[in-house]
Amino acid sequence: MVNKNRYEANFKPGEIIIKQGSPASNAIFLIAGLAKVYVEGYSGKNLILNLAEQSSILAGPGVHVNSRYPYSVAAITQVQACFISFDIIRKVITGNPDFAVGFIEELSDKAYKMHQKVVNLTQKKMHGRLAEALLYFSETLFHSDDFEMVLSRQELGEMTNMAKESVVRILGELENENIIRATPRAVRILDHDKLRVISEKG
Amino acid sequence: MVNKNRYEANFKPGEIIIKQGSPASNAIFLIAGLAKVYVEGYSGKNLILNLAEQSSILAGPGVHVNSRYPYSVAAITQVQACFISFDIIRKVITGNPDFAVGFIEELSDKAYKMHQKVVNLTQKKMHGRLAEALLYFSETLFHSDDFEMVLSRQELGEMTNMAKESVVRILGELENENIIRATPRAVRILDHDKLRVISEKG
DNA sequence: CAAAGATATTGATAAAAATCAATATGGAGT
DNA sequence: ACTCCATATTGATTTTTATCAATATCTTTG
Repeated sequence: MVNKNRYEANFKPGEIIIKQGSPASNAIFLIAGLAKVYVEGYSGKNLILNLAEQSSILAGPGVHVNSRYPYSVAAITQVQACFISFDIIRKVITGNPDFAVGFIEELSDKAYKMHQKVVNLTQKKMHGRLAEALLYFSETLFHSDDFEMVLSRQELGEMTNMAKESVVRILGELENENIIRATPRAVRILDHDKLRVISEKG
Repeated sequence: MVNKNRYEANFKPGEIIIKQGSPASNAIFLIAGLAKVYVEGYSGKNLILNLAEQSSILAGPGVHVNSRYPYSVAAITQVQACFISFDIIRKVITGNPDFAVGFIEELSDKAYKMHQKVVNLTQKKMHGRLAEALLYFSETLFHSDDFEMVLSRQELGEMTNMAKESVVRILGELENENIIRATPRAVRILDHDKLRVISEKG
């Protein structure tokens, strides 16, 4: 049933996959590529909620609340995505208890992460937030201390809730202390432990 | 089935209903009273995520992720609560598709609100955040422009992510501008519209 | 390859908010 | 009413962070 009612699309870097506020009729499954999920806040200021990699499902909050997407999603790399109507998903939930439980767990997991995010964003200072973002790239996304920086400084700021200039400055400080090495398109973590301490001490 | 496996308890103001980090085995349904849901962050700094009134269900994020409560809950007024084991809830979800869909909608709704909260906390300045909190009390909780202030200044700060002194100062400013009238235990909103503008303009 | 446009960096300054320290106020209990 | 303790308030100061302006460095494209 799902297979009969899905359709695929490809997106180039920068292209918008979901536009916040548009009618929400489909869940989106990322088959390949990397996308940013962000909220368009006040006066054009964005907040990147998370990065979605392949095999992520975007069926986020609000979908059942009213019929508008509560966030935007844009491709960072080339993205291949699959659209599945919410009507279908609702039918599968009703007909398949295991899927329902799985779906609930997925939602709970998302909510838990969002939780963490609120605390991090509100209780840590800039150094801690940026350190944490770097650890996220290293540990969760690329599984390496040496990775491509897929976000611009501006976007890095939108992810950690700070001005792009502050991102630059703090990256510079981390570099001076020999904790990382950074160029606009790449980062290498030299002292993972110290970075973790900074991320935790806030 | 639910009725056979639930048990009730009463809590006095200030008592802890759920302690963050303790094993999560029960969902909690608030029968009566008001409670604060908060995260214990770094160095003893709390963040109040929301206030739960009667007929709220607390089955929050993380419950299915690992078996620890991701937040604490404490009674603000006298609280009557009902505990329902997650095993039971899981069984009801599996056996009752409509309940599953309802439960998912409940989770989605919570997630959506959390979403809003992140944006508000990160993108608004103190005036906007405090104005919003006051509107929440007025519009959502008490349905009146004249209400009892159930939180201390400290807690009001934990809700809006600001120092208690800043709460005091901004309440003072709002009072000077004849937008509200505030005492430690009561608030009266004089100019609802102006307060809304402040909350929106940030 | 050069020009144009975007992105990044740097420094100076201003704004926002926290912290610290002192004082005041309000209740609970005697 | 008086004392004690918690909460609230106020003012001064410091810390944190954003903003603005100028310059440098990429990247892309004609």
